[in-house]
Amino acid sequence: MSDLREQVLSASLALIDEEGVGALSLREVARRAGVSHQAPYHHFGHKEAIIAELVARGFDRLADRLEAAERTRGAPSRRLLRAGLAYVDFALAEPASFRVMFRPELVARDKSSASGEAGDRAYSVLVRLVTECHGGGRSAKPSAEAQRRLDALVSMHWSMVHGLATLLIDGSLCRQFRTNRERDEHVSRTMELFMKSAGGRSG
Amino acid sequence: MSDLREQVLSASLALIDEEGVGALSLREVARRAGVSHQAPYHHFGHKEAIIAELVARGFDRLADRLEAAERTRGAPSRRLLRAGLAYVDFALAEPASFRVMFRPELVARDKSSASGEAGDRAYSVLVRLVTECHGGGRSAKPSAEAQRRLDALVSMHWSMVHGLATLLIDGSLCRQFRTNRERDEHVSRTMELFMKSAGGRSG
DNA sequence: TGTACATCAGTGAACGCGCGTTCACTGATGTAC
DNA sequence: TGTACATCAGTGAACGCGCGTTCACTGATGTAC
Repeated sequence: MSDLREQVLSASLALIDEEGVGALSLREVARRAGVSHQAPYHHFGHKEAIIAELVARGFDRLADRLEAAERTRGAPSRRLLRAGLAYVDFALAEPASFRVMFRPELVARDKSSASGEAGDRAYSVLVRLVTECHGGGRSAKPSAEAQRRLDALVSMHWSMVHGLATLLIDGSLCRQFRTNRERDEHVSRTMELFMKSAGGRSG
Repeated sequence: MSDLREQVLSASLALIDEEGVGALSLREVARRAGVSHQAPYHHFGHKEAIIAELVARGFDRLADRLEAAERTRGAPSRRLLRAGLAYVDFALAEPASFRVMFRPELVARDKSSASGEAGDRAYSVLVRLVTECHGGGRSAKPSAEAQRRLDALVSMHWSMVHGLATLLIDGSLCRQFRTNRERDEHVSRTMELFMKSAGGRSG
C-alpha cells in the first residue's frame, strides 16, 4: 500500500542530509527509490508537494516531542528546560527535516495548512510553559506591559534553543567536540545555565 | 577599476535576497549586471568563488561591527549587549550575506581562508566580552571547570543572538510586527531581558 | 614619435547535462452484474 | 463462475529549459625600444 510514498519521503530526507536542500531533485529521489523518475508523480503532484509533506511531518514530530516534554512531571521551569532540550534533540536527530522546516522560500506555509497547524501546536507549548514560568498565575488577562514582557520572554527562549540547534547542525559550534557525548554535555550545560539565569518564579 | 567585479557581487546579493540562495546563478547575475554570461569568468574562476567572496566580505563586515561595539564605552555587559544588537542588526541589514555565511555546504571555509580569519575575529569579540563579563578578572588560567562554564556562556550568548537573527530574517518571528519600528523595539526588549538575566558581575 | 607586441576585459556561439514535467502505454487488481 | 470495465501504480520516451563552463574571437589600453 503506497510503499513508494514513504520511500520517496525518506530518500528525500537522506538526500538533503547528504547534499543539502539545493540538491533535492525528483529524479535523484526516484533513482534512490529504485523506480522510474515518473513514478513519484503518482503520489505527489509536483516537486514542491514532497517538500510540503516533509515540512508538515517535521512540525508534527517536533510538536509531539514538545508536548511530551510538557506532560512530564516537575516544576514548570524543569519542563521548559526539557522542552528546550527536546527542540535541540529534534534538530540533531532530524537535521534535514529541521532545515527544510525553517526555509520559508521553499514552500509557502500558511496558518490553515497541515504544517501551519503543527507549527502552531509546537509554538503553543512554548508559550504555555513560558507563561507558567513567568506569568502572574492564572490572572484573567495580563496588562499590555506584562504581555510585552511575556512576548519578549517567548522570543528569548525560542531564539536560544533555535540558535543552539542551528549552530549545531550547521557545524559552527561543532568544531570543539570530539564526540557526540561531549557535544551533548555541552548542550546540557548551556541549556541549564540559560534556564538558571532566565529563571522564572519556579526556577 | 574592475567595476564589474563589484557589480557581480552586489547583483548576487540582490538575487539571493529576492529568490533565495538556490536561485543564485552565474548567468542571471551576468544578466543583471548587463553583461555577457561569460564576462564574470574574468573576475571569478568559477561560481563558487563568488560565494566564497560574499562569505569572506560578510564576515569581515560583521567582525567590524562587533569590534566597533566592543570599543564603545560602558560596563562590559553594556558592550556585550551592544555587540549582540550589532549581530542582529547586521543580519537584518544584510540578510543575503548572513544566510550565505552560515550555509556551510555552499563553500568550504577553513581556518586559513580570508573568511575563516574574519569569522575568528568576530568570534573572538564574543569570547573576550563574555570573559570580561563573567570571568574571574585577569587570572592567568581558569580552571577546567571555570573554562567549561565560560564555553557554555559563550554558546549561550551566541545561540541567543544567532537564533534571534535567524528567526527574524526567515520570517518566523516577523508575523507579529506591523512595522520595522515594532520589530526593533521587540528585539531591544528581548535582548535587554536576556542580558538582565544572563547578567554577569557587572550587569 | 612610431612601431610591435603583450595584456586585459569583454563578446557570442557552442558543449553537454540534469532537471521538472507531459504523454501514451502496460499490467495487475478490484468490482458490477 | 465469467465477463466487461474502471482504477491504480508503474514504465519509458520525449519536450524544452537554464545551467556551468569552454572556446575562439575582438578591440582597447599599456609598454619596450
